[in-house]
Amino acid sequence: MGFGEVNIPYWVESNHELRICKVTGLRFWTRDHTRETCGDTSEDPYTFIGKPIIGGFSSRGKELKDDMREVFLNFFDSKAHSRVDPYPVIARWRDDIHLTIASIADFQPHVTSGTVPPPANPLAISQPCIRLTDVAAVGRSGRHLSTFEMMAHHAFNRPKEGDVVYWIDQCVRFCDELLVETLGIDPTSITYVENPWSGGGNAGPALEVIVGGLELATLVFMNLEEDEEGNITIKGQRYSEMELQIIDTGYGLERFCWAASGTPTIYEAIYPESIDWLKSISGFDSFLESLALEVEIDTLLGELSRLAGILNIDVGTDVEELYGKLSDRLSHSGVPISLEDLKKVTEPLSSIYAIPDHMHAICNMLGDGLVPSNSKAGYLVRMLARRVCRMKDALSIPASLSELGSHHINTHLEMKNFIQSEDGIMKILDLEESRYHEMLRKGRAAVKTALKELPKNSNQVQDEILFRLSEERGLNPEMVVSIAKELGWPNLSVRVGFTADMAARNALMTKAASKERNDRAIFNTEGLKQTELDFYDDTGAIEFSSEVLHCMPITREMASRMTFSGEVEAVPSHAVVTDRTLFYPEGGGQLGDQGTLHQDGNEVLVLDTKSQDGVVFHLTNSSIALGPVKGTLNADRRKQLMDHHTAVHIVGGAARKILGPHIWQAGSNKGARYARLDITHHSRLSIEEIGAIEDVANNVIESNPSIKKEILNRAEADKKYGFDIYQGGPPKHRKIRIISIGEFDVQACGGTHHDEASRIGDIRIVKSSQVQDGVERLQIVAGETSRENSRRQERILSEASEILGVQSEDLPKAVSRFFEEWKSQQKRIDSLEAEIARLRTSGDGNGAVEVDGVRYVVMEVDGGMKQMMTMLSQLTRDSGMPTLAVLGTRIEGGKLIVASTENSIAAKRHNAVEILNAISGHIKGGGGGRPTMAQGGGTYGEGIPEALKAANSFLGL
RNA sequence: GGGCGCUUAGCUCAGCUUGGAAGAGCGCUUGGUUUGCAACCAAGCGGCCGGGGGUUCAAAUCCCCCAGCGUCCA
Repeated sequence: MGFGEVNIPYWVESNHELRICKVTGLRFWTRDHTRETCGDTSEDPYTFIGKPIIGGFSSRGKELKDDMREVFLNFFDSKAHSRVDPYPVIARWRDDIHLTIASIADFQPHVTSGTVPPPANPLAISQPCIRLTDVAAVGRSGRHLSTFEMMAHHAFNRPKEGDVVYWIDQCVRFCDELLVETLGIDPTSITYVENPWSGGGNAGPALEVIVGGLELATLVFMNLEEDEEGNITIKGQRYSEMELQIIDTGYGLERFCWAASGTPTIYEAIYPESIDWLKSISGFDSFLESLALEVEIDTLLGELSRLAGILNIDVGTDVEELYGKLSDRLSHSGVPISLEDLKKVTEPLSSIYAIPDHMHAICNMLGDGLVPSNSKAGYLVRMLARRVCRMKDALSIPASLSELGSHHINTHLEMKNFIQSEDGIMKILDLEESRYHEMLRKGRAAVKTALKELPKNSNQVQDEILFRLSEERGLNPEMVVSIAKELGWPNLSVRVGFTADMAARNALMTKAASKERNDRAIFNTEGLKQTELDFYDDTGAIEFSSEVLHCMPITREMASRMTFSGEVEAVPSHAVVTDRTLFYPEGGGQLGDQGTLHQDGNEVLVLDTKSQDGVVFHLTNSSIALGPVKGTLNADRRKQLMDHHTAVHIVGGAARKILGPHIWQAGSNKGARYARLDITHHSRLSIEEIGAIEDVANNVIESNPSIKKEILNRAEADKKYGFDIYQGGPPKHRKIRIISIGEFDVQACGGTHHDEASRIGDIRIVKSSQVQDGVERLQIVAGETSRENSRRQERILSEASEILGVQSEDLPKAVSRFFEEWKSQQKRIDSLEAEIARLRTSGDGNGAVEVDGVRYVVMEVDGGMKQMMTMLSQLTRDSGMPTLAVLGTRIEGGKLIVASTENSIAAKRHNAVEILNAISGHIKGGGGGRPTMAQGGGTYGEGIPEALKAANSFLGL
């Protein structure tokens, strides 16, 4: 039997027959013994438009989704599956993806790798998912969604241990029973297509479940993993059977709803109220009437949806090209419509369809507490928000982004599933919309500048200009063209194929960037025993006895791959591994401990501590012998690190209390001098907000809650505390250490913490800065560093006020007075110098000589460059008196200027650059400029008289 | 995480490619003209060209670092 072939008893029992698809060549199972195609090919049009293949559902929209979801989950309730609540759409428990893209993503990698047991087995779930790879097709294809719910039943089997819940045969029986018995689908219309799945290091057989031309579900049987020694070979890659074999299914809730309603597009099945509303406020229906089309709009849409489903719409797809194809196909199918009219109808319509979909994704993401940003997941929600803004502007929809959001939440969502408040979501949407408009406003100026050189009658722009405007200003080519039309380039259009080229260019850049990464291990830990970590038991202990097991030199190459914080004073020479240790290795943002290791007669400094694969490496300044050793921590430093670490937890909790539930830790760093906490927030923090956070934090310390540390396994921890505990990043171990500061804050954390909050003393937030859009960095000092910080501030103030001779309260006033005075005196000096220049250059005292109608002025002046310039303009700006001036000053190594009156005989007769070059040698310098104005300087100011003499003789005076 | 861009007058922005006298529009002040809703004419005021270093005789302009802001991709 070949890989991916599914031969199960159920096929025979239920009268399924194996056939080969004449289009795709794939194997498929069907009860229809005349069927020739597998169901999902260009020859399989949708059969359910206008005549639903799932009966008994009269509702639409949210109600239909709720009903359909309940039918699915009820069915699996009855089949002994446990219902599991959906996970957030932001995949915070993973560091490889930002968004939850499938139900199985909830269990990756911890459950699927076998380290953590599943929350239930078997289980059923309906998981909201977001996928943005096909976002360009949403609204156009009739079936693409950026956000959907994946209904699923999962089972986790360990066949080698005799622990099997169910496998392929039972899985297919469940699926078939659900479709035929529960949903009443005609059994002969169902096909099960064998299309084995492989990717991400795993593989297994899979069945696509297709009804009426629509893929309703996929059943994946993941049982193989990549293994060089494996005995199964697929496409040249060797695989072996996995310990844990997983039933991974996916049933598209929205597709079931579509099949049950038979609407022309999937959007009308799930967002009917929004579509009606948008059509009405954008005036779409009256616009449609004004077109006076010959075809029925629903017929057109059904046909369009049928065709669009077959055409492949990708990210880089060119809209123009697509329209051409569509128009052709439509006339073949007996729906004649001009390309022009087709565009006029589908362009606004595709936006009306896409807006509710995008709003659904946006609200779900924001509801999960995501903050829009210019990177990571925050960028994805911003991108969607901007797409909506663009579409709604194009449609002239008279509603704000937040109004769209409010309508969507009321119609399609339930706030109870959200962390973020409705007010919070509205505020963020308003902010995003104003940022979008700001971008557009700035974009206008950018377009104007970029197109300055382009003739007004051009119809094309250079690709490079469009690339740059898109990347630097966020203006996509269509926006550039529409702005350009307003600014006076009426014929401009985007080159056909440009969009595809841009996508290809981005793909290339991404590929190049992804090649760079390689996080190789630094130490060779093979054969090394994991170190006993004693620092958790008694956080006050500072001395310990142990045994040196290894001492290895740190090569230059190893050192270059390690990163040391600024608190590590020298590059360590040796790495020492002991049996057990009190030294905390750098991790979770907390820097490594420092201290000493001593044996009789020998003491070495521990400059830093790091760990790898559970082995702790004390990085020392010299070698140490194997055998017994005593270690002593730098206790002050450790106390400070603990102050800072506990303080960071408290400040994080305080920020969430003051600013809202979207506050999430985006990173942190705890050193001995200060700590940093990066939090997600949509706006810059005001002084008042920082003060309020600081107050809450200090009140917590004052109330002195005890700090509880407990070890839970992953499933327990998830269940008891939810995902909010993973502030420090996705958990990597089976066991989770939980730090609870009273009732105030709970986090998973491996750092060292006080047992009582009051040990910290006090907390000050000394600085806030923006790390990236949507992420604020708080610089925190606690305990001793807090006091030190105050002392330093006071010292700076007193030094500054001493210099000015004022009280420190009066500093701002005094400084601004001094600054104002300095400015006005600068002005006064400038005008006095100008006056001097006027005096020197007027009258006869300037040694001017007139030859053949040209006045020659060659003289040395006392001022600087600026003053010379002023004199020069006095001398050469008067076109009634053609002048050639050569001025020199001895300051700054000597400066020379040669200039003539523009457009005069003086300019015709002499070249300023030539004269300058002839004389600048006398001050050991050079220079240059234009024929009427040259300046230069040198390093020998005393040569100025010689240089001017040379000028006189050069000019023959 | 990887790029790219911007920061110049109170505001909105040119100038930077190729170094050589700091610019425009709006606003403001004054004067003139005018009984009209973003009026007109003239003159004037207003600049550490984000900060720090470097290259150069000379830097808003070229190079490096820092800060603030924006934007694209994953």
